[in-house]
Amino acid sequence: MGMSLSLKEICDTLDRVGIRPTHQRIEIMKYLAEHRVHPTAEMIYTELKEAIPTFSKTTVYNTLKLLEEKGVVSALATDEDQVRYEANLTPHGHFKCVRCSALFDLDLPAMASAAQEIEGNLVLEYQVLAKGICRQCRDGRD
Amino acid sequence: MGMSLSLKEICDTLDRVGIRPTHQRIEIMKYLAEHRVHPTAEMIYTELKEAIPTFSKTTVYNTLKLLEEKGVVSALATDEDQVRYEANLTPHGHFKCVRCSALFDLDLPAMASAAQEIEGNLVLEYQVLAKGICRQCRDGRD
DNA sequence: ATCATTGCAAACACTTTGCATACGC
DNA sequence: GCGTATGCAAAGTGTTTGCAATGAT
Repeated sequence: MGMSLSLKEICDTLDRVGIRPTHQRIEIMKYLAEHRVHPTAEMIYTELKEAIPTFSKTTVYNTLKLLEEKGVVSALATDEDQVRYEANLTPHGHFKCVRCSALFDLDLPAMASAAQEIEGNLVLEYQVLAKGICRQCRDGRD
Repeated sequence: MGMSLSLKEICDTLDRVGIRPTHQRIEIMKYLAEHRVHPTAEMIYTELKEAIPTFSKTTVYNTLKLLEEKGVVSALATDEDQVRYEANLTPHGHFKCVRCSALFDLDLPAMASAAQEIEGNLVLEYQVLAKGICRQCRDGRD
């Protein structure tokens, strides 16, 4: 599930933005690269806690915040109460299934070339969230 | 600022969805109609507290939740920690200024006719959030 | 030895809930 | 009077912060 990133690629990415590639940070990056479901901090914590027994939620929050500040991951606000994170930084949209709650990426080719200016305002970034019924739910196996 | 809605229109709206038009509820609706800055619960509370001394935050939250369930207002998730609300239910996008934090509506005519289906998923609703520098901030008076 | 990272515990901020009072039909 | 709305206080939840222990160079 998801495209995996080599350890070297992850370390390079962290090095590039001046973040020391510690064990915890690498594991969080790896998790984000491999699990493209836009996990919450909680999900990351629960999953990695098994592999790293001393792992703490504080570290998850600290690290995600740091990675976001450095522009290596991006935070995604949804209508849920928890923030979701992703390491996919190519321009894309999101689809949220209102039935099964799945949240996945959408190619939005139109968006990449979307207006840089709209009504006189300078656009730096677009966030597109489509909500509806995903293919799986639609195809009956409710 | 904002288009105002007559008391009658507000009562009609509430009646239509089966919500009893109490004083507090009417004031909240009126505030949303008149202040199209997508206020938070806190903002609504602070403003109306002056006019209604016994006004409570619980009522704000209860009412907004009720209004949202009935489809009379919509909640808008942003990257801030507070939820923002609006009574403008016509399809539109949002612009968030990263400099002055203003959040305002955008006409997105393209969006109204946007795909009803994308990659096999049934789209019920689009949320578009453009982030950047708004016209005012751009025009120098930082 | 020094500086950064980790992680526990406590604090925080926003929102929800339990329940008693007050209101409207 | 009876059912709903209100609002206080307390609880809940996601996240941040203070700080001591640990780890890396």
